[in-house]
Amino acid sequence: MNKNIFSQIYTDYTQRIETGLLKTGIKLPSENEIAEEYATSRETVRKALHLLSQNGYIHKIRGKGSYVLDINRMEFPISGLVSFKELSERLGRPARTLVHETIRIPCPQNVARQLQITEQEEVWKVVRAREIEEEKVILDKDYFLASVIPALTAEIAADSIYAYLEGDCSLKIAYAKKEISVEKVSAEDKRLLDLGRDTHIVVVRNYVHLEDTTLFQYTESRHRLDKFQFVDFARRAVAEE
Amino acid sequence: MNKNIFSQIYTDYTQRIETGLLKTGIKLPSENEIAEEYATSRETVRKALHLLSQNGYIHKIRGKGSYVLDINRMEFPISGLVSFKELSERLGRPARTLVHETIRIPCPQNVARQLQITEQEEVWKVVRAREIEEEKVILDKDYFLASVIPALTAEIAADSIYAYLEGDCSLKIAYAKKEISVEKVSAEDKRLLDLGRDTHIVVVRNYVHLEDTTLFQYTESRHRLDKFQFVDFARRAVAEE
DNA sequence: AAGTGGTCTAGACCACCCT
DNA sequence: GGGTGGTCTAGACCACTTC
Repeated sequence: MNKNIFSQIYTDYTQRIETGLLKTGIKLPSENEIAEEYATSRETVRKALHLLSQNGYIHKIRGKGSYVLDINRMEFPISGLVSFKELSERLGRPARTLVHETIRIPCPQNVARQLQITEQEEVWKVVRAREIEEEKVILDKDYFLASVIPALTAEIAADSIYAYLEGDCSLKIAYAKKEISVEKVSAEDKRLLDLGRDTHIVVVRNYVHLEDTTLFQYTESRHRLDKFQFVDFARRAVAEE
Repeated sequence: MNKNIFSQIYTDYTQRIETGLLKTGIKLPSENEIAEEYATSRETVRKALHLLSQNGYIHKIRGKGSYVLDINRMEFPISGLVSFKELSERLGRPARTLVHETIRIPCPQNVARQLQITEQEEVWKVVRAREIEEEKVILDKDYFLASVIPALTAEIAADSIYAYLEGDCSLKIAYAKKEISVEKVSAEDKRLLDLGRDTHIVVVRNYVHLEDTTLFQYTESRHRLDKFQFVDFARRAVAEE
């Protein structure tokens, strides 16, 4: 599956750590030992261990070794590009998606600013409410550049747009910027979500870029206050001071 | 200042990008050219460019080159371990810190759970309100393991605890986990902050670890809804599938 | 075919930790 | 002093883009 040696080492260890085979605090074999085990060079092992370290699986200590961390990998939305479908599967809770809109339109003015395009260009607009445990708690408003997406249907929107884009369209997503803030609820929020007496809502603005750096998607993910959680793992900056 | 070649290359390019000398979309010299320029090997250059790529400065495209991204580096709280002082300086706005408590106490029960210690161990408790533009909008409640911190004063708390810890105490901070959620306001929030009619508040729980992996600090940073913003840059996961 | 970034090698020296 | 991770080298081959 993984043709690269370093990613094979990486997935081997993430699996062992996630399944509990390697428990918190356990010391990994030394880089030289792992290199021998995989019949590869030490630099290749270091590449894999660096990735594990960046993603919060292990911590490396000079002169001592690499140790498994206890960061809980099962948290709600792990930092990064994770779709709603992956999330609900991870949670194992009854979850549903209600597709309200799947239309191709000239880009609305406010969205054109976000996507840095003109109002003449066309976009796909998808509006979906996410229901968890019988309550509609998340409203996703997606806008995709129509020029890079041939077709889009309510069926695809109900399933996973990302699987469709990366699979059938073979688009390659490269990076994204998220902005999280809290704003006043809109009339649309009230209409499409179960908000009760809430006056505010968490808004996650997501700007998604392709491999060639084009900004092709802008998403507003609007979460009911009590159902929002975000987890972030960060290392002290390298190469500073 | 930077003795490592790769971090020298890294800071050279972050500065050129941040000052606008290298503008969005500009193509960097090839890895071979940069290696020649710095009289070093290509792998060392690649290490620096990888860091730039991870931190959202550039994007690398196989067969083409590396390009400067337009991710706005001046956003409010950039993902990572950034102190309030760094933030307010970056914003350039009038900011003040009001120190309410700086005491050494046996660890309260609820905090002992967060810090994974017993209630017999002692902790430093620091409570500070952050004022921006004449309004108290952030409440920071910090708890530090007393065993690793000799002394703490209101003066240090008013200045920068991190500068004190990393400078005078030469503690080395390694990594941290953040959890962001929205909760009901507490009586303490109402007393120490200017909340108006707000019923909710953004809570950022921060678990900070040292180089030897000990969890030595737990912080609850409580932000007024309208003053909270979080930005996150993420690349599509490597080494998956 | 030439140039680019992605992966990998087989060494080297260093800084740090432990005994 | 022996083991560990951190940095660096001078090559190599590959996949991809551009001409």
